Amino acid sequence: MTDFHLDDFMPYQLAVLSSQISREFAELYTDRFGLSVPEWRLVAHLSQTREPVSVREIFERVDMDKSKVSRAASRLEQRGYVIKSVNPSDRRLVELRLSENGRAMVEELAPLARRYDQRCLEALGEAEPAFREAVRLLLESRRASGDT
Amino acid sequence: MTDFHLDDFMPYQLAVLSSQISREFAELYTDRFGLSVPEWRLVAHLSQTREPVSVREIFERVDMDKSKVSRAASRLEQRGYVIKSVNPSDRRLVELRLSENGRAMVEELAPLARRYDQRCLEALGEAEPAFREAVRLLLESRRASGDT
DNA sequence: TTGACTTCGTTGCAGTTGCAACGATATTGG
DNA sequence: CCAATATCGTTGCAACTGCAACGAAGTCAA
Repeated sequence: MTDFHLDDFMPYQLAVLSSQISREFAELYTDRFGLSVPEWRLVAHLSQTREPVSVREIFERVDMDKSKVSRAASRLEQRGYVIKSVNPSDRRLVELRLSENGRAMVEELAPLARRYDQRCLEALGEAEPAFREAVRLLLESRRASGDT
Repeated sequence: MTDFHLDDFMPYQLAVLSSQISREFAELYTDRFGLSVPEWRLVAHLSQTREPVSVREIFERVDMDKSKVSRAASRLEQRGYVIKSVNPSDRRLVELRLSENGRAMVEELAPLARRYDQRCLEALGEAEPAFREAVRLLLESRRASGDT
């Protein structure tokens, strides 16, 4: 027995926590719209702007391999939630954006997401804002150093 | 554009954060010992006690499917890090525990893990203990309600 | 302009995953 | 004791994943 304590080891704790949460939340959008996790992530990301977004921009921010993004985008296009087009000024780039259907789906999902989010952190009580801030900080710090 | 803000949505933020961290940390043990992520998780769990642990106990706590645990255990047994045996008093149960080699591996990994853990939360400054506590709380709250 | 080099997204492939089904074992009720 | 039911871990399978290789498109320097 070393003095290594799993309960204090954040990479492990975070992995367990986030995969539990993610799977739990996933029920909401798989039941209703048949989205996979990567598909939901892509949609969620696209919902943040009306500007078209390239595959590259997404996998850089979202920690998905570019092939994952690419395949998610194709499936979503097939089902009519996403529109893919070629960027005219740089034809290597693919522009992704939500279709009307896609936006409607997000409209419907958004309140569920917000509610789940709240219920999820309920246990924290007044520590909740501090926790949110901490997560934000960690992500930011690792953007700064990480991808150089 | 709905008023859904991804930056405030914890399931998403946690997923990104934890997968980045997990992948980053994974380099340490894949480089040195050729462990996959589930294998490391199993080893880490087993390192917490000298008592043998059943497959069931592990996948309940660690958010891995039982087949994942089972396969990780087999590979680790082949490589001599884990010992599998049948529980004599209930022959359905498989007892898992670390071999000597397995313990030696953990001895070597533990300091790296601790150091990484620290460096990881460094950005939080004095907010770090509060963050750790919050994560602990969340996991606990969800054990209480979740698996009934 | 041309040729070397870079960047972008897709695809082939081998390995991994989750789920359901299974055999083996244990428990329960009559 | 036996039959019905439940639990445990493994395995088959189809889907998914990450990586590397690729073609297409752009950039840069000579």
